[in-house]
Amino acid sequence: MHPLVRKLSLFSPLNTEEATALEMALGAARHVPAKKEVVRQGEEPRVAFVLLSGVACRQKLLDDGRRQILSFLLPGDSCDIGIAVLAQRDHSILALVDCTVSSVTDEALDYLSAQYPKLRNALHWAALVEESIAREWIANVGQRSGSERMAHMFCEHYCRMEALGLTDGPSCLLPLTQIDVGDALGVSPIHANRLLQDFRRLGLLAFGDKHLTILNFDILKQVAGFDDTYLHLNQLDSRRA
Amino acid sequence: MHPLVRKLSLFSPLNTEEATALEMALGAARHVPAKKEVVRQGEEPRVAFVLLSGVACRQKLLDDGRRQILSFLLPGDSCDIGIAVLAQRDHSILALVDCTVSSVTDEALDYLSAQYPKLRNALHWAALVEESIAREWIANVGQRSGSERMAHMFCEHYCRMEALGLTDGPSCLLPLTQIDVGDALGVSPIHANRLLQDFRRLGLLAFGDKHLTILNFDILKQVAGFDDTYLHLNQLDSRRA
DNA sequence: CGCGTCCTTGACACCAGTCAAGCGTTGTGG
DNA sequence: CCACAACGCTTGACTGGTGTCAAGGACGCG
Repeated sequence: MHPLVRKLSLFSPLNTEEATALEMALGAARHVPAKKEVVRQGEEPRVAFVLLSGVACRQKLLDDGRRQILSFLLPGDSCDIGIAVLAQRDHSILALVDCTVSSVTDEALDYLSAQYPKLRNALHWAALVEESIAREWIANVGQRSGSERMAHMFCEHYCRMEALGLTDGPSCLLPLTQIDVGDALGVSPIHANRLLQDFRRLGLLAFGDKHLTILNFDILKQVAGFDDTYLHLNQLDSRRA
Repeated sequence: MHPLVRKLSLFSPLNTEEATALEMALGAARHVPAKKEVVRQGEEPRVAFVLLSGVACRQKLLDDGRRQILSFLLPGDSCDIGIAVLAQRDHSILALVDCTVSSVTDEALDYLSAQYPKLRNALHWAALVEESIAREWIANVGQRSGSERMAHMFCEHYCRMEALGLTDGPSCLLPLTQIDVGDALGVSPIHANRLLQDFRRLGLLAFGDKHLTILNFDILKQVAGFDDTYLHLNQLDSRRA
């Protein structure tokens, strides 16, 4: 299944017509090698795009070189829809591994929204979920201790990947260096390293070689105080469009 | 001028017709006393609303009672447009002083968007700015030290209030206790107190009695590493709808 | 082989959290 | 009118979670 169709089906399953229309609305796939920026902070934004494969992240660079990772983009995640109303990008998007992306014009999306109410709602849902995740990150970085934060990030990533069907048993792709982990959690890379070792020693997870393997999800969730409500994966049938 | 008109005019000045249509789309004003929640975490969302007067905040409560303030809502800020696609609220909205709010239905907004392209773009801009601010908060809490964070929050608040014409010289409303300040910055209230005293002693600002007074904006910005790009207040004429 | 990247470890310093106590103001009820 | 509680602010002493510095090891790659 097409990554975007799979993603939007999390909100509500799409029929063949909707899925086809969606795929046709996308521009040609473009390849972005690992560690390259898809778009750069400060640029004038042009088109939105959808991540088709790989994992990318939003990140912000401070003047003095500090870096904060703001979110992870997974296959099917769309990015910067309607951003053309802004004059300047306030953050970059970095491919963490080799990625393929496809551009989408706002016109194509407007057409889809007008033609297919379910797609409109699904795109809307995706945008709201992304905002919700951003808010959870604020709370995560602001309130939780280093180990809680790390556990929370891993829980979130695994849940998101699992919802997309991108897990392999207890494992999933998470192509971060320990420096990246530190920059995502707002801790130093040395501290990230020590936290990882603690988790490993406790037998909660394994992390390395670009993959996360969760060995004891229950305890990990408990450490994180993880509650997946904010991912809004269970819209319940009552609310499906 | 109506608060919402004033806010959206930051993107692009509205003509009389647009302003009138906008005001008519709003439901009756409702009063919310200070310290009361406008909407509560866990509730099923119904309608969106616009803050007409006062200051409110989004906040998230963790299971163990920790609290994180996620953002401040200023007059004209709209809230949760289109949230009806979600099954459950992931955060609360709290009135920090007495507020008045007005509800808006998604239908009314859809109509306005269809009828007035400029309003559509302006609403879209407002949503993107809010997301941008959320991302900046992640970077703020994740990367900056306590004093940098505090300085940054004050700079941001003053800039936003000033853009809305809600400042009184170097002063503006900021109705937070020191506990609130701590919860917004992710520091303990005791530490928030000490940071405030530092700033006071340095003659950078005064804070108390629900008001912030900035005495040396240049230095404060410098301490914060503040760059207002992310507020997207200067869309430049080239991009105005 | 030599270099770069990433991971690991130990020693030390410090920012910020916690605990505990005290003060001023406000509001309320006897 | 005063006693008292509630709240918010302030201060000091102590602790501890994290950051910093420094060094070294493992691995891949040109």
